[in-house]
Amino acid sequence: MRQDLPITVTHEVRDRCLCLHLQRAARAIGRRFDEALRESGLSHGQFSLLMALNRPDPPALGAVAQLLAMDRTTLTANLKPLERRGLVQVEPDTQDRRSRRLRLTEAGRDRLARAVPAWRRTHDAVDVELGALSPDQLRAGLNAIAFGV
Amino acid sequence: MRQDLPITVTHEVRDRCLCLHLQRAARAIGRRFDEALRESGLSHGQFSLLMALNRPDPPALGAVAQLLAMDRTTLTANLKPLERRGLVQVEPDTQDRRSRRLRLTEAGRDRLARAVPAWRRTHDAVDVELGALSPDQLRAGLNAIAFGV
DNA sequence: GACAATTACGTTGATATCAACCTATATTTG
DNA sequence: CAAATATAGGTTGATATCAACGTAATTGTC
Repeated sequence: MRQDLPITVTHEVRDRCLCLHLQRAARAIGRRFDEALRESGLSHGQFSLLMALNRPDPPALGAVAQLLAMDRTTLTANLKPLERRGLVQVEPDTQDRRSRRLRLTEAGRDRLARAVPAWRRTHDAVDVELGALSPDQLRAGLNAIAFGV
Repeated sequence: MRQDLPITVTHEVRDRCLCLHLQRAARAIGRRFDEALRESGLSHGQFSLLMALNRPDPPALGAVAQLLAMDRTTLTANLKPLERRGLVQVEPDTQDRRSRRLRLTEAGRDRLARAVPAWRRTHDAVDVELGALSPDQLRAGLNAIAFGV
């Protein structure tokens, strides 16, 4: 049987679908940060990933994937270019031989530190543009979606 | 000169970066809708794209890219699988020979209509989970980011 | 009407994303 | 301790994303 599709449903999706609105906003802000970070030679995703590795003890791959709400295999793929450029080093875990530790190299930390001013500048500008819309509330909603409540 | 990177900056990014929070939420909700729509043979992106084409007059490629806040070349790529499966038809514009019109085929409309219940079910569940966080406010913020105010 | 600027779109190359399927190692259970 | 189960991660294949560069058609200017 052929299905009907009222235009009202299309309008409902266009106006209300959180998935659509999220993907759209994610694309737009991603492009914006990519542009701002380009002078530092990092994409927005690489910036976030390297930043997640800036801690005393190198975290395991799975933990980082969870932190970024990202598929493990996506993270594996994302590490490739960063390893090749010497910004990240993947090391075996001596305690658990299944596990892999992700270490931010000195070159990685250096590159990351140099990117911070552009990140801050861009982030401040976005905050101003959002104005009364309260970035805090927005973040709360986004985290609820990313991690479930 | 070697750059320093205080852990406080890392915490600031982790807790406040809207770009990171958006990408993360977009990944999570995308996976969720992908799973719900799988029985319909559509991804969340394909669902949104086909829905954007459900209108009397087939829109031009550029207009759709703008509506989705997506690079034109990304849209071109996304159309390929849908064309191959006969869900979308790309037609030349008789008025402007540079332009291309994107037409939802009957098969496309049919497939889209059959996917709507899963979309609605999932969307309702997400709304409930967000609870007091007000999807309306959330959407307003997302649109501000996607389209600039 | 010629020519410059703009607009609409495509192709290529690099990276990002995930599901499905696989291996190796650790943990639990009997 | 042996077998079953769970965990950590990799590989492959398909799609998604965008910048850089290029082409063709339209519009604006003189």
